[in-house]
Amino acid sequence: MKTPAETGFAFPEWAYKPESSPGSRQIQLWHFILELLRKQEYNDVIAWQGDYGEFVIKDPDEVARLWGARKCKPQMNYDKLSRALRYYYNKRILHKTKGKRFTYKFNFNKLVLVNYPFIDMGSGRGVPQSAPPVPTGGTHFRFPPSTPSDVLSSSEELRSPGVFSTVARRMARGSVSDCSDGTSTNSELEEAAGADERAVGADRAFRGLLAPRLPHESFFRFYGGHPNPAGLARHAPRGHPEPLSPFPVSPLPGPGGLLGSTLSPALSMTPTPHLAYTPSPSLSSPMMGSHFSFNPEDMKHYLQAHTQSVYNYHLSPRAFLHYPNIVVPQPHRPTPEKPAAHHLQGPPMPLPLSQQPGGADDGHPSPFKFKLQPPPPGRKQREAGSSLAASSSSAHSSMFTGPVTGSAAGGAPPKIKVEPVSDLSEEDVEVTDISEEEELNQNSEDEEEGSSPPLARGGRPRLLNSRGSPFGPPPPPHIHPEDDPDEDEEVFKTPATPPPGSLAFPLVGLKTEPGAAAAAPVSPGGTRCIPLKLRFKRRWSEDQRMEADGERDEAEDKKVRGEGEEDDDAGGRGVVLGLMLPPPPTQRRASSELQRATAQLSLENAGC
DNA sequence: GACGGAACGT
DNA sequence: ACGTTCCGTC
Repeated sequence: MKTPAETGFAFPEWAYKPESSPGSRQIQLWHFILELLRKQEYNDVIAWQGDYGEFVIKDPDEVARLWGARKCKPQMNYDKLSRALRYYYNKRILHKTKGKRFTYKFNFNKLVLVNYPFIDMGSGRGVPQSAPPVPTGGTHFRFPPSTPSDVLSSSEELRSPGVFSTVARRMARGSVSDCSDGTSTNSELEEAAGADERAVGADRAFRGLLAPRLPHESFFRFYGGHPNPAGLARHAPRGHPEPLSPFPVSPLPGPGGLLGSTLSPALSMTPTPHLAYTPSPSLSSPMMGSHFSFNPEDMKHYLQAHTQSVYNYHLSPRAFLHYPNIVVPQPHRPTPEKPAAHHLQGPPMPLPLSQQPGGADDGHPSPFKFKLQPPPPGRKQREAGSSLAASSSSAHSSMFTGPVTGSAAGGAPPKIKVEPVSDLSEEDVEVTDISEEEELNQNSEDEEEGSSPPLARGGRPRLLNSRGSPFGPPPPPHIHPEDDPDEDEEVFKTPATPPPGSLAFPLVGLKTEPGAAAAAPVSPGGTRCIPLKLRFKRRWSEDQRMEADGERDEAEDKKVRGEGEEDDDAGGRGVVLGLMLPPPPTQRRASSELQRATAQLSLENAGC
């Protein structure tokens, strides 16, 4: 049936909104889990294991304790924590690895990979035992090493770039407190503090790229250079986790306010793609803008890396950037040697699916259609219902309708999505085709997206894309404002709100022409680069869209669909990719640059 | 151990 | 929305 691609689905908005979003500002459990996973110190407590994204809680009580400490819930225990984890099943953030105790698996496809292709997830570094998690979708996803050493290793010496540092600061904003009486658990420190701002050209480029995507900066923070690598990590076995708080209090004085404002927008970034492109915060944000600069070379670098990743992980071709000026590297890049040295990120990753039969993971590729989220069941309704109230239907709708659209910063609220659940219908629709047309159309259209939403998309989703070859002539840049509405229900919602200050207009104005740099309105700093940026953005948009399409594989909730299949990941992706990407990836690793970039990112957040 | 409903809190 | 707390069921 439907290939995953057909429905365009992107990640749920919640994925992007971590603390920054208004709705949920606190650290979320899955973020927390990731955080622990990325730290070696907690290796004895929780660690990656098995397939990509799969982790095992070695010490449930301890994890619970840490979580409780973080949330200031001393009563926390594994039973409760696991309940929370189970809620993630429906959200598709996690899956339970059946048969293995305390073992769960992240659906990075949706969550992160797509958005953060550069990140490497394999915590492999510290985790010898198991294979590092392999990212399915996109690339190496490794969370940034918390320890400096990691950083170093991954990249020779990267330090945090100025640009991001800023971001980091913002993140720092965190909160702190309350329970920190010492209970605060983990703390690793991740201070971003010392970042020195040295940006290497390439790095910068990456960052720049990344930036736009970062859903919330907070999630991944830039890594500041730490002076002493040795110090931290390591010990902290569960016994006393607390010495440092992982989430630095807020070391950085930064311009919280400033950034803060931008924060919210961050969310939008990712989502944006689909529809109209709203200016991504990053771009818009002053800081970003100023630092952002794309050099063709950098871009190239990036592209290459990206390309590889794409191939390696079966991303959709669209994932490739279509930049006029840049030549996309072929999939098989002669890069046989990967930096073997880096254990860190270079985990051997099994390729997912398509090519690799080894799908170790659960592998249950069953395509199923699904809706994003099941309508929330009425809880009490039951009772109430007994008496009378019958119609509860309304409930679900609310979910999607979110305020999101409102983001319209400027003015026109793009409300794209109207129907919450309409997916269904869409599902029916098939998508297979790919028409380039859309792309073309989009070109012109995109531009306006900001101001005008793609409301009417022509109609259907044609998600898929591409003709198969990624390499081909670079298609004209396009974004689709249109992807399907459905696809992202959630996603759409998140249109970002442009940062109050600067960008508002860009939205509207965004028209970017390929080529016409001048046109770009954008921000302060790098005007000249803009065109590229825009292109990137566009690309991103598509990417995401694509990804989404591809990815929808995931399982949905049983509730919604039916049950049957559960899993996910691989299957979907594979399918999608399969369509488009034939080429055998020889190598999986992204170029070192990626790694570097990766290294720089890091998680962060403030805890309670 | 895992699952998921229900009520409740934020 | 995102858990937290309880709790019954498998």
